[in-house]
Amino acid sequence: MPELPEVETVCRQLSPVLVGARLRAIEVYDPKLRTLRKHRFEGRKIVRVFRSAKQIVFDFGSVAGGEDRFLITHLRMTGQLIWSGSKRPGDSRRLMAREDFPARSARPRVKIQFDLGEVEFFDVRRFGTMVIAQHESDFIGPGVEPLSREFSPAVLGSLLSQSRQPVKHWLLRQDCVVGIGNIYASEALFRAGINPRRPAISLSAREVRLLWQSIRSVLNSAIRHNGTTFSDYNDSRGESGAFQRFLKVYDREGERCRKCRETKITRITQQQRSTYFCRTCQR
DNA sequence: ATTATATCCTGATCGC
DNA sequence: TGCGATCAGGATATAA
Repeated sequence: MPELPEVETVCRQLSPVLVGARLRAIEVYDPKLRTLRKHRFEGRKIVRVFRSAKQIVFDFGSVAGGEDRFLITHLRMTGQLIWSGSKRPGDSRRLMAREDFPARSARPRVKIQFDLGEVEFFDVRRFGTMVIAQHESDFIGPGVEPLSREFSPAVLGSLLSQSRQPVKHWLLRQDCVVGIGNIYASEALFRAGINPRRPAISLSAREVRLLWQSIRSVLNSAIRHNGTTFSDYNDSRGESGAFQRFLKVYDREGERCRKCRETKITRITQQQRSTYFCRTCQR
């Protein structure tokens, strides 16, 4: 499940190989994404690759006449962007070959060909999106980026105070704070010692600060480990993240809490999604 | 206005 | 061995 750290990892890996790359063609195999066929990016170079919320944005730069500028993709549940080409993304590990990924659906939904290689968009469940846009407003919503300077304890407290929703569910809302998904919501609440069922509005100033700190530290830590691979996530080299080794509660139902070493982790369902927490450490 | 639910989609897993 | 039911969840549309 690509959340902010996984998307950030893909962007950081793709940026060095794609910036400056010249587009040859975009081949669209999934009819759901046929609007991509109208693109006018051929011959243009990518000037920047970056993350906005959980989206990956390829910036082809502005061009006279106000033509399309951005190609935006959201991986949703099972999407993967895999680079293959002469330059290696990310680090010096060997570049894996297509045959190394038996689990991936055989056919990409989209293939983006550049002068020096290509990016393939794999996505078995086809929830992911890939669209073309002219303006930043097409990928920037109202939600605040949790790793930005704009995100302060005061801002978080102000947003929380406007909702009575259970704080776990509130954290998944992309119109308040972006980038947090089901895994990091549970993890941040555990680190802050806050019960996921607590109404957002009920958090004290101290708890708001703890949650603010926890959100930032868990996201930053996950980025350092190239994200979490739970079932489908792979980075742009087709490799797993490593943060799953550091998860404290997610997918640990019935196992002992790593903090109190006593209570077994509880799984509950909130808004049709699993939430994991320690009923001793989170109040 | 706010909150809850249905929907999209397919592979993995489970119980019989 | 097979087969239907269930589960996984990001984000949005629709319902309550």
